[in-house]
Amino acid sequence: MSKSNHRRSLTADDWADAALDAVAENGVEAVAVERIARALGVTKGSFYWHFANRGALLDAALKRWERQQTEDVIARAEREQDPRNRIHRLFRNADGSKRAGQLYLAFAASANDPLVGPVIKRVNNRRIGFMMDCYSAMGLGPVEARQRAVLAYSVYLGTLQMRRDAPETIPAGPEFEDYMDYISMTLIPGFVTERRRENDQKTG
Amino acid sequence: MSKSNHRRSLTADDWADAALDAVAENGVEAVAVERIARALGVTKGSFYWHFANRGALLDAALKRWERQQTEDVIARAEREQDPRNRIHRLFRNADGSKRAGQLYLAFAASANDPLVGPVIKRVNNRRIGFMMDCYSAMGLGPVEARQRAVLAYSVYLGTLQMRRDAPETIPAGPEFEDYMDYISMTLIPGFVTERRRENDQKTG
DNA sequence: CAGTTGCCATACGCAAACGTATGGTGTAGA
DNA sequence: TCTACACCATACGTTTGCGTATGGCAACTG
Repeated sequence: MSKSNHRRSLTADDWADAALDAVAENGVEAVAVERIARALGVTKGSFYWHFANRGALLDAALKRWERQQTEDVIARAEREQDPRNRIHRLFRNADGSKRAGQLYLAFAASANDPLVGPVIKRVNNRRIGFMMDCYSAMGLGPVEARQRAVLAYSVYLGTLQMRRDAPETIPAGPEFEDYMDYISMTLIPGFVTERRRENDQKTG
Repeated sequence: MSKSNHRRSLTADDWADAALDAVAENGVEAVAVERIARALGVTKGSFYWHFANRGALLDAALKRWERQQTEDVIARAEREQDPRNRIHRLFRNADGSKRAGQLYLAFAASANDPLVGPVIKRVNNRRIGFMMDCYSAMGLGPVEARQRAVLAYSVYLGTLQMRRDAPETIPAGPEFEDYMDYISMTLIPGFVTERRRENDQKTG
């Protein structure tokens, strides 16, 4: 009701965002020209003015997604100093942003696609590298840091899948906090939960 | 070259198996009638004699897959007595059978499909239940057993993804054994590797 | 040997999706 | 105001996959 009668012209980024929505909800196959055009309230005529073909749209969406992922990793690193809490927040975030998880899983499922494959490869390497740096910052050697990073990232990916395919199996409510703490205590050497820290201050 | 000239008639199970092959290699969308017909060396005429439509084929493939999964879990349980080694073998198996992993990931990616969703839900519940039983058999209470089972299964799923999307990041060669032992030692309370057990016998 | 049945090929109609060609409209600038 | 261009609609041809209808053939059966 705001910008009223004749809505603004679309941009290529508008199309890319709409494509990402389609991927998150129905997978890479859902990146169909006429379909997204309908979702945007226009026709193919608009699309083929902004893009050469379907591949170009998918490519733009992938570029956009990869950039957001990279910025997200960097933002996460800058916001939190303690490497332990960095990883902890990563796990908690696996629960938070549903769309981000859907996007990764959908793209990963189409890793066969020559456009998609290299991108998720880079995203994976970047995220594992991020976690390796965290473990290295805790004083671990390169070999053990890598082992722990791979394991931690596997937990992250597995949690994404569980939240999508069997959300009722993941502890909910108050048990959820326990579960998150349990994960961090298992995967992060020397991790102490905030609740436990508070208790220690009172008793110690 | 064996059964020579005119090959046997196809059965519905032949079609279901071929459909599973297609799913493992190119996802659920690859379950296309004419495509699988070509792979089997026949035409659609054959298909619509054995099945009513595409959904019936997908349904048959899903039933077949679910049955194999169930039998696999049972077989695994019967073969190994120690609950700790049961879980350990599960992790090692995530590396072994490539086709099984591809199948799960492909089906899970299409969990939107009303035919697929319920099946992978059941499969997940059964496998998590299996792991819960393992942890319970170690003497853990129900709450902690469930937490550990969910975490362990998340590792399992995550490992499947990594093997498909970023296989080079998973430790290979001799480091692989170290990594598997590290996983088990992290996720299984009181787990002792076979190598360590041998050493203890020598030194103790 | 004639008829039935199991299994498959061929031919057709239909819908969805891609891409092209071309026409239309609003808006900015000369 | 007139023109040019950005942006979009419409119409068309093509491919691909689903489903149906029907014909063919080999093997069994009486």
